[in-house]
Amino acid sequence: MKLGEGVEQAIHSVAMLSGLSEGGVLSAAAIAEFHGVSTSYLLKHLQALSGAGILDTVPGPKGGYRLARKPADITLLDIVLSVEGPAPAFRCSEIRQRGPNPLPSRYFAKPCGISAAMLKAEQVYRAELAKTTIADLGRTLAEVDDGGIAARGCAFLEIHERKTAR
Amino acid sequence: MKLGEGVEQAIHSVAMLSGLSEGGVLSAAAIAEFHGVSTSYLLKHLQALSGAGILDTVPGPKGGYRLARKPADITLLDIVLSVEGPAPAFRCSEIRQRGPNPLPSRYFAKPCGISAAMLKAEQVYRAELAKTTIADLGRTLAEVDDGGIAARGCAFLEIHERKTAR
DNA sequence: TAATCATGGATAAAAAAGATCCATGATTAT
DNA sequence: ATAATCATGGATCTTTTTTATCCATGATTA
Repeated sequence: MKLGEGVEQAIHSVAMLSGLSEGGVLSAAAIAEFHGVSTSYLLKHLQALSGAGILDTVPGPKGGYRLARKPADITLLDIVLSVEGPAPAFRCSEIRQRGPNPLPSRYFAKPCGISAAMLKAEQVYRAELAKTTIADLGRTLAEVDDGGIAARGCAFLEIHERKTAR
Repeated sequence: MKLGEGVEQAIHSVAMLSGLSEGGVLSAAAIAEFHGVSTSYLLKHLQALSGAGILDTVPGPKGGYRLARKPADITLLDIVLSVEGPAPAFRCSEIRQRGPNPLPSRYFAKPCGISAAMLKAEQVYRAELAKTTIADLGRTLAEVDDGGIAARGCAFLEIHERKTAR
């Protein structure tokens, strides 16, 4: 079982954007630079996030990304699904029907019990992810690191804007 | 997010073995043939299962695999962990500490809040998997397909034994 | 009108998964 | 005792997925 690295980048990006002041945006390059990851690759995830309606894009100079809705309305599940795709981790390949000794087809009216159990667990997993919003994270991080990633994002934004202003 | 195919093969193999009569065993080749998968590859998973104490091996002619403990004492989690390994799906790469603009190290006394939330969800996932035992599956399958994989496994065992007896 | 940015496709390199093969050692039926 | 059978483990190879990069295009605004 494995989750792509893109998920971590995406969540951190959204968390960072959640700290922007009203009307502020952050370019893909700036986010990538801050996180120390490839811009071109992060772009792919940012685009997935905007495609899923989590982020808005602002074109033109001074353009960039910003949250499409309030931090309290964005869950970890939203982000994970938009980056990883909606496919479940467990895919039943109906192993029972293959091979030289398959069970008769009348046995497959109902789905495989193993698959059902695995999918149920995944459902619980997703439900748990849906409980945590970006707003919750901001709160948690604030407790932990005295201002949190969000605030730091703002500071970086200022640096970035000062840089581009000259 | 993705689970290897080995997980499905492993669970089906264990479910099949759970239907053996007292003292019965099934060779790796027989299990692989029944499921229509590569013997050499399935072997790797069967070995992982025996290494984890889920299966016992019986060497020699008429040897093979059998359950090391009662079906009610084997959970889906046991199987998934032994095949996929214990590593969590979400691995925090401490993205905050990398890049040209890292947060000061004093911010990292406590673990990343994002990581904590992701890991919590995974914990819930595993807890759900731990709720289902092979015995439960046998019951479910019995309802669904009139005898279940286990019974079918027995039938196949008889065929296999007849084949090897001549 | 020129600079800046997102977008999307194509592509390439790296890592992981899936699958196979072979040599070895242990066990048991004959 | 001997031969057959089986698990074991290591080495290897192929395929797929992931990660990362690049470039051409179109939209937007200073």
